[in-house]
Parts: sequence; C-alpha cells; structure tokens
Amino acid sequence: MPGSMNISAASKAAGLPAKTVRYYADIGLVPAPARSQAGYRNYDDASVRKLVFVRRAREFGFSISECRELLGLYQDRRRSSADVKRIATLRLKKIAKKQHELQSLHDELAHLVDACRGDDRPDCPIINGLGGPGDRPCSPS
Amino acid sequence: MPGSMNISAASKAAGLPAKTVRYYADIGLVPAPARSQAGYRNYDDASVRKLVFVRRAREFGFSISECRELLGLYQDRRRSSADVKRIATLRLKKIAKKQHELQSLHDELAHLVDACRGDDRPDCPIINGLGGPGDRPCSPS
DNA sequence: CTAATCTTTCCTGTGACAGGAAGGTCAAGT
DNA sequence: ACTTGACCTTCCTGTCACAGGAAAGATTAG
Repeated sequence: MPGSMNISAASKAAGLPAKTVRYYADIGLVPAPARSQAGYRNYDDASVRKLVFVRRAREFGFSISECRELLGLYQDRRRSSADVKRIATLRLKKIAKKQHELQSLHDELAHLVDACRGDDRPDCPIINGLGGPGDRPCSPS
Repeated sequence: MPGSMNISAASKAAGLPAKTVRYYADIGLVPAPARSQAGYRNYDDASVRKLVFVRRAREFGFSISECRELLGLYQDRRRSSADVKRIATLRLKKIAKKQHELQSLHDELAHLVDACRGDDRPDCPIINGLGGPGDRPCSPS
C-alpha cells in the first residue's frame, strides 16, 4: 500500500499540526480517512497531497471555504482553468486592497510618530492624534 | 450635567455599535458607566472621549490590550511621551512586516495568475503552483 | 392605555484552530 | 509477562473582538 501512515506521520509529511489535520476532516474540508482496527486514522499519499494543497492555499491567504472551492477544482480536473483564475484573481484584488489600507494606516501613524518628540514631556502628538483631550469631537456651548 | 446620554446616544457620539460599547466596559477596557434608577447606562462626555480614543486606536490596528496600555498613558498624562512613541513605533514595525508578507504573497500569486491561460483546458498553473498533482512533495522509488 | 421603541442580561456563533484532560493502544525493553 | 513511555482517540474549553438574537423590563409618543 502506498504509504499508510498514522496521523503524526501524515501531519509531518503535510507540514500541518495533527490538530489541524483532524480539524480539516471534522469540517469536511478533506474526506475522513480510513481507520485501523483500533480506530487510528490511516492516511495515504493522496490524502497527504490534498493536505499539502490546503496548507499552501492557506499560506496564500485563501479562506477555508475558498480552499473548499479550490479543492473541488483540484479534484475535478475537467473544470476549466478559467474558474481557478477567477478565484485567484479575486484573492489578488483582496490582497491589493489590504495593502492599500495598510499603507495609509502606516503613513498616518508614521506621521504621528515623526511628530512625537519622544521625550519626557507629557504633551504627545500621538495621543492627541488618536483623539486625546485636545481633540474633543463635539461639545458646543 | 455635561451630556448624560443613554447607550445609543453615546454609541452614535463615539462612532461605535452599542454592542461594542457594552463589550468594552464588560472587559474592563473602559470603566463601567453609572446607571440610572432603572439600570440604564449613563455616559458622560469624558466616557465618550475615551470611547472615541479607543475607536481610533483600533482603526490604527492596535489590539485591545495595546489600547488598554495606550489608555493608561492617555489617562496618566504624567507619563512620558517616549512610552507612547515606543508603542506606536512597535506597531509601525508590525505593519511594515505585514506589508512585506502581503507583498511577497501578492507577487507569487500574481505570477501564477499571469501564467494561467484562463481558458477551458484543464491544465492550470495556479493549481499546479499550489501543490497540485504535478508537484508531488516526495514519493521516491 | 397602548404600541413602538428603547434598554437590560444572557446565550450562542463566528474563523481556524490550540491546549489539555481522560482513557485506549502500540512498540520496546527488561 | 510486565512496565514504561510515546502515541492515539474523543471531548471540552479558550482564543479575539465582537454580532445576532431571545426574553423581559423601561420609557416615550400618541
């Protein structure tokens, strides 16, 4: 039989914690593995390849449900690569959006940090910029 | 009394959902507000300012515990602005690190998307690049 | 007085696992 | 054969920062 492993061997081969390997089967992301007479999970090479696939997809920022979708494509090679490209492009756009958000965040905070003397005096532009006492939102009359 | 509001007024003034306003008091991030005879929470302007402070800090990516720390500085103006600068600089570094991670992620995925024809043929570089059948990790002999 | 709109507390769910307890199993050494 | 230690199983709880909703009481407008 092509590599029948217990869960720790499979988890090492897949590069995932055993907990995560069990979890992925629990939520039905990957099919539940066969069991030994004593109830131990038996993983074969094909299962491990699926786990590796999921690990890499997760590293790419795909959510579990996106992984589910990708696994469907991965298993059904008759599907067009256009589907895969669509999903990956969507993910790419999300990444780019997140990058822009992080950029403006970074710039604004860097501006505050630059303006901060960083000495022992209590007046701090960072605190003020975050909405401190000098920046009351609205208290007329 | 300077603006005694119920929770919905305070939440509007602070720009936070009422649920979140309650939550912040529950976890002790902000002090628990006074109550009316019927048990309604009463917020004053100072409380609202603290909530605004927290909201802005959260928007800057500070975690709740970092907000806790910052609130301590915000309330104790005797503390040096160096402390604030240190915390903000740390956060700035984390943001920059995340940016780099996102960048390499983006580049790698974009490379795969570029290589993908996006047609109806089943051979997809994205799937392969994610560890598909053509990319077996290790199965010698 | 009634009806609508507050407010309260409490419980559950989210995403993607991690940590740990209680108990069964396996392989090696003595 | 027995013990030891490492492994496996299930199940429960905790994480983070809330969101959703149920059930019940309070307030306000008409």
